[in-house]
Amino acid sequence: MAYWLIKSEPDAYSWDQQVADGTGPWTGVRNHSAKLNLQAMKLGDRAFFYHSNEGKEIVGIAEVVKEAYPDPTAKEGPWVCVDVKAVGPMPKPVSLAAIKAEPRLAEMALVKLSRLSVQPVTAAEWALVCKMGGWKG
DNA sequence: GCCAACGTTGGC
DNA sequence: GCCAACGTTGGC
Repeated sequence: MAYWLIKSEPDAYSWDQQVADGTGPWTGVRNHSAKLNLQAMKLGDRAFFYHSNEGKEIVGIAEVVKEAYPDPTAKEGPWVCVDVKAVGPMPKPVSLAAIKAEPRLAEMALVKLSRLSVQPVTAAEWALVCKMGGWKG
């Protein structure tokens, strides 16, 4: 299984919205690096749900329930989306500040490539962030 | 094919 | 609101 981090501005699509929807398409990616990551996602992969701009913290965990397919919100171009399901909220949301304060997370894409909206997360990073967030999974 | 200008994202 | 980082565009 692989791990990811997906970013959304709460104004556009919040974790609460994802929870209310249960399963929903993750659309609107218009960046080639992010697109490649979407295409690499497999059924059952898990992803941190990160709120950018407002909150700036990992607020929940989602699971890939449908692999990459053409993004219906894209009028043109090779863009894709996946479907994700809300698995559960982080008991203690992990903030960007907390991640930056943790030396073992200094290499996270979230820190190094702050503008990339779909990022890979290593198994070690995943385990550590889960521990910091109090996630029992 | 290079590079300057511009737009967008996102942290502060 | 500002600015740094990055992607895209367009002139040459």
